[in-house]
Amino acid sequence: MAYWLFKSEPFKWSWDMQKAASTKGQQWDGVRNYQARNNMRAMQIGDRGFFYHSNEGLEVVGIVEVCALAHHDTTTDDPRWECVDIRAVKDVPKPVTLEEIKANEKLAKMVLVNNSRLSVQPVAEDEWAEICRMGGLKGE
DNA sequence: GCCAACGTTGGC
DNA sequence: GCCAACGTTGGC
Repeated sequence: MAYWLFKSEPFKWSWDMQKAASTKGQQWDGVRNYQARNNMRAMQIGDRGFFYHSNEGLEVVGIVEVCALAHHDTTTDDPRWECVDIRAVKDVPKPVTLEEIKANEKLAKMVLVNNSRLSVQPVAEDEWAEICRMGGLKGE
């Protein structure tokens, strides 16, 4: 299984909105960036991701799961853009802030730190484990 | 609200 | 195919 990080501005699409959405999942639409799209194409059903609030909050607030493979993004007619469906799995009990991530040497290579503009990012397995630990989640 | 970093566009 | 101009993102 692979791990990812999904970024969203909370005033556009927040963690609360994600949780309130159907448990069948919701398409992660609106991505208009090739790198982010390619990451979504690489996703498999059951892959896990962090849900990160950008601009406001600046913290990892939840865990999501990929529940549909990449398909056309219905919010555009342009066939280039695709997205996966994700559903909320659980809260991160103690949200992990960008500040904490930057302060942690183990996380120095994270895409979030080095390419903060990429909205859908891969997360390494050890990074995943470390952030889960920091967030008060065990055995994820 | 500012600005640096990055991606995309379009003229040549 | 290069590169300048422009738009957007996101941390501060």
